[in-house]
Amino acid sequence: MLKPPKGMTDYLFEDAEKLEWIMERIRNVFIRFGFRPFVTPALERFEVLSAKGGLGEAVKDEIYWFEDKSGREIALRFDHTMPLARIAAAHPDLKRPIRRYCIGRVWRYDNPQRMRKREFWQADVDIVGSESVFADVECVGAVCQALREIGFSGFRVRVNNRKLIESAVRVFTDDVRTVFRIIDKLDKIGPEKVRDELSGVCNAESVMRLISLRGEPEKILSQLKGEGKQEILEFFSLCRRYDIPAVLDLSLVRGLEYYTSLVFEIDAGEGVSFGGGGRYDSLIGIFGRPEPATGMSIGVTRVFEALKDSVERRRIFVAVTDTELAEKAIDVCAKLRSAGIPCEYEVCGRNLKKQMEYADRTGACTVVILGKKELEKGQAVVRNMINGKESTVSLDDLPNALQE
RNA sequence: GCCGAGAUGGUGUAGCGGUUAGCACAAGGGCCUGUGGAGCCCUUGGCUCGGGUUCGAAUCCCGAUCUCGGCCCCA
Repeated sequence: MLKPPKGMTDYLFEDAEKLEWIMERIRNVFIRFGFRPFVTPALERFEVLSAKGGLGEAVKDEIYWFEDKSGREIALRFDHTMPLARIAAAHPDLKRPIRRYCIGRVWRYDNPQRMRKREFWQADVDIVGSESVFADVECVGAVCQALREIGFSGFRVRVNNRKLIESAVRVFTDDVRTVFRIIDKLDKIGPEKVRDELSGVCNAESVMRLISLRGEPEKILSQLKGEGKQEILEFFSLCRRYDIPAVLDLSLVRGLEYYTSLVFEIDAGEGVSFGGGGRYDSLIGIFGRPEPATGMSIGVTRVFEALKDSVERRRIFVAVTDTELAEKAIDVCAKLRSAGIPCEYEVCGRNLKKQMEYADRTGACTVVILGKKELEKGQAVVRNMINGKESTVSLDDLPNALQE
């Protein structure tokens, strides 16, 4: 009754502050990379969402959808890429390339489990209208920089090209889809089980040898035939300029129908992915004139789970020694607020001891105490709640004294 | 959609057929009408929900819901 719906979470105070801090950081980096925001509806027409990858009615099992009161089929967006594709097709007037970011909630009707919720946040960057690898590396570079500024450094960007792996696998079997689905599980179930499953479909040893190639891209690619090698090499040559920790990984597949060329995944270690993306040159054509596009997305909720420490907030509590001074506290708060300092005062009329306890429990770093004696001299007591030290400061200097 | 393990105040737990359902922390108040994180005292608040077995169910059985893990799927 009092719980949120299945697979959804309330984020209170510290958690919400952490979540918002993460999104602020990401947004800040995206803006610095010259991306601009789209804000799109949480709801889309079902036909728009089902168009993706030709999944059709099957996506109904995996997303939230319903009929509205007029019998229209409506669904909650499950990523930010479909709305982008819709908009790109609807607005041929928008100057290309479209560089847009979008940070917001998405919903999927999955069964919740580890690292998997029904409502979560994604932070996307996309570039529509460029077929160049520069567009891919720009998106990946922005995402890597955002993760670094949140405080992560141990991640790797796994890189593959669907064209390459597809033509390489096609040598052994026509059933590329099944083979992709199996090798995509490599991280999860390990090489032995992948080999077992592959042996029912094709020459398992050959495919295993293919996907376990590691090392310098030039060396690996020189052993392979097929399309898509050039994009990979160009991508790796540009990575250094962005400080992208890229590794070529032929076992990375990501999605079955959706991506057309380069694909990426942020590998945070221990099988956890912080996000991914790739090139989807055929998607927008479903809605209108075909045009190339690439994008990358951060799973904000997963980043949140991985970030253990909560974020420090500088908050100030203005206490009064006597309820008669409550109105004076409003004036002091107003002064601090206009100086950009987050603060609050006592709105329950409790005594000083209770005010101090409240300030302590809610994590205020400083308490400004307004007492009659000091106010007569235009002063107030400033108490540092971390070390308990107090000093007397004139009201005019208060914003400066609290600025640090 | 499928499989497994769970569910006791806000949180963490004890109880495992008959208890006034215990404890700790948190929350509200007091000892203390100019000082928090210590102490003492008081208060509020609980057996996830529905059925069944039984004289009697938090406890046993069935179902639902939710949580956690796994499968399917992962856009």
